[in-house]
Amino acid sequence: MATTSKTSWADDVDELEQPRLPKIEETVDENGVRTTIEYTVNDEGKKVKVTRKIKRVLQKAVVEHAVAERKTWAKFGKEKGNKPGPDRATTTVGENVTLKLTAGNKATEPEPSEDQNIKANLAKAGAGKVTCRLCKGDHFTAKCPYKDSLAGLDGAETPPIGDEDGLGVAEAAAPVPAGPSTGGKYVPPSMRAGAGARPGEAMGRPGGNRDDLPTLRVTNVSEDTSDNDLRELFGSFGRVVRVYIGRDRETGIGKGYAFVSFEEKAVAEKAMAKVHGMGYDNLILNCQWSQPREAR
DNA sequence: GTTGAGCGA
Repeated sequence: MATTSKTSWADDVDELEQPRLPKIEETVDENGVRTTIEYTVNDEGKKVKVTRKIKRVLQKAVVEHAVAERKTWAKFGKEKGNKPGPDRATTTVGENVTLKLTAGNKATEPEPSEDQNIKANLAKAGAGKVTCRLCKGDHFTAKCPYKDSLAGLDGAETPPIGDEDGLGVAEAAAPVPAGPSTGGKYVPPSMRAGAGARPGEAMGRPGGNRDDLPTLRVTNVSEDTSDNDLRELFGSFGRVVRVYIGRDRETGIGKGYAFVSFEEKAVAEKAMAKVHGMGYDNLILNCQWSQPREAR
């Protein structure tokens, strides 16, 4: 339905655009107060006059030379002949956005979002630090130097399952106390507190972890040597507790070294003497005592 | 060339 006499949509544009263009007068007085008076037409078609006074706080201007120099350039195009600086009627001055290049993005996170703040506050107690659950030192529990002596002293007592009837477990518990709970998990008797010895010792084996075992570092191992090969080789001297072959994590190819842990130091010593310098898979094996990983 | 993986608050 044609209701207008317009011949071109461009007329519409003219009529719409014309009144919208705000007229702005701008003055700056001797105190540095900038006054802008803006005339616009609002939605109801009424003329509106908006006066803004902006007081600039004077500060020692630190301006880059190149920037200062640019200000004096003659304007061109529609701004030709205008005074220096941006004309607020035509130009919006936004905030400076600076791009910072840093190595990694963790150290200079700009401003934590709100929920990050909440999380940070929740974590305040620990303040991002690690506290040993056994000795309260600032290392992980697993690395606690006292973990052998303190392990099992933590936590609340939990009655054993099936003790609701008051019979059974509690009665039989006299000789071997249930000991501190480990969170409902089964704990073999040898591992329970009060068992007297540490797990390995109960079996007549020294030490609880690999760093207590007499361990040889074997280097110049060919890359297709398997831990079974080494078990066979070293097993002839005595019990081999553990064999580890250093491999590339991605490819799984041997990196040429291995660790062999024995039960007895004397056996390890003998094995070292025999194997060191021994030819194996076209290479000559090299055997030395291994330093515990942490000691290095 | 050659001294171990992984778990975690």
